[in-house]
Amino acid sequence: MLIIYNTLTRRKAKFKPIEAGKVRMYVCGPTVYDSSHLGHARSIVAFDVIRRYLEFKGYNVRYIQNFTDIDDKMIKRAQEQSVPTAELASKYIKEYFDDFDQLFVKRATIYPIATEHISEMIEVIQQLIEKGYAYDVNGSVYFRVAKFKGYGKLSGRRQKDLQQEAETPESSEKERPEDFALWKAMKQGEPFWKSPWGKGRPGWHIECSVMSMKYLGTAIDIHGGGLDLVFPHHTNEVAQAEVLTGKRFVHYWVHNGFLTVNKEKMSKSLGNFFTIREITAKFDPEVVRLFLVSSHYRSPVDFSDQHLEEAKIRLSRIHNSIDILQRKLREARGTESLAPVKPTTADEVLWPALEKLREEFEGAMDDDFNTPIALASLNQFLSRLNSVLAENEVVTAGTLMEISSTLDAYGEVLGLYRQRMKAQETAGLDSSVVEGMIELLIEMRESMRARKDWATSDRIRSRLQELGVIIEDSPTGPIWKWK
RNA sequence: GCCGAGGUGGCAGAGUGGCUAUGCGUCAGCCUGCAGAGCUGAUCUAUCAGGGUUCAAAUCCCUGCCUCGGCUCCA
Repeated sequence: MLIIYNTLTRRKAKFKPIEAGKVRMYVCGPTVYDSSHLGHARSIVAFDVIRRYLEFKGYNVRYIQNFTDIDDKMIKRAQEQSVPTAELASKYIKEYFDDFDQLFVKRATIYPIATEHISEMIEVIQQLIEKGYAYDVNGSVYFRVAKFKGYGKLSGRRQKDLQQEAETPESSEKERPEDFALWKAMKQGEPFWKSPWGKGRPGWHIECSVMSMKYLGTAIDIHGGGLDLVFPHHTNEVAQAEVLTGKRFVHYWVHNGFLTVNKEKMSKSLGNFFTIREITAKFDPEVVRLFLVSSHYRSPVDFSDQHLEEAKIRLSRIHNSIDILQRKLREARGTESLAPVKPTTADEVLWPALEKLREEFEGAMDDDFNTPIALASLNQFLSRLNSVLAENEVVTAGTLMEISSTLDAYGEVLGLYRQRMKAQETAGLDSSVVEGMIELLIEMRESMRARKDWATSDRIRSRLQELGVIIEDSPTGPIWKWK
């Protein structure tokens, strides 16, 4: 049974989709005025894992993630660079896909773009005006916050506090200071769209309400985003959507915790601002991903080179275990006949261990996607597996295959080590000339070693390593693998 | 001021009433020509401080101290 923490109720609750077997999920994507940074990675990877686990559970997930391509930041940056906002947007959308493909993030079902939905937004704004929840002034349209009761239910804010907070002198055209813009009248030199209220552009909050309703319907199961979006963005989304439909907009509000860098908030002024591409130039994307799933998605997470170095070591341990497993599996397949084989004592140790892994891994993920515990259970299992395999006991191919396919499924959920497994599965199956030659060299090295010609055998090993082939001497003879 | 999160071993990071989290680091040992990988064990009865509830608290309650985030730019 899957349990999810809901920001709205501030507690965990059993997950029940609107429609059996299906999940409608919407995640707030970035404003595409600059390269994606580590904070985006934190959020996007968190929701990617959630999506993958839902799919693992057998749900058909419709996953929508938007791109905001029109707002103050877009306009400012475009003006600085003297390019149209659309050009800026397409450049960074392309970058976005490059970055997140690297991080093994699965593509969303649809990536709607704000400026491609202007007419729908205008329609929704008009309906809000008709219902009396919005009003136009000087070509702009504002939402009447005071009229929507329950406005602050998501963020825990009260109307009274909001009014005090929102005292900004220049917004005097609004009826009340807490009202927010649905449509902004054009200023000199800004991009614009025609509307019943004159030339202008949509406000930020309306885009997500409109696009999620267009692609997912009036009620959605999961709406995600960073903790910083709770107020005002998501608060305003709820107001817009629920006034419009009269129905509950989002069933589970899910927010990821923030990322700090060396214990400080990541910001350009502090000089600790990192883009994804800066980090993946230094560390393997898979290392970054392991680092991110090592803490719970709602916890704050602190980024530093030291933490990534640790993740790198942990990842290589996982890879090594997988290499050992896959090699044993290839061996077992090679030696076993097609006839049924009796389980060995090692099998009898591994089956309950695998069962325990399944219970713990899936139990952890069922409990609000607790990836650190899921990883802990994986570590425990791999230790057990290594220790059994290190004793060189006979394990049947059936057991090893079962382990392999379970690990494969969990790797798919976390977005880790799948490529490694695939590479290992095919290794040694099609023996090319190159592989034959490597084996020949290893054979020759073995005869050197038998003659205690350490100089020559070490030279073969180190030269092959330079060429990307790693030789490891094990109790059962040398093994080799590509670097 | 208002809203929220949190303070756990050298470090990272779970646990939310009783039961070894896990990992990294360090140290010792096994294996080994060396290296690598792996294994075994130790560090490891750690939980901000002070009170309270309870047979039992890292976990619940109170008080205090401290850290971090949000408050119409933000994942």
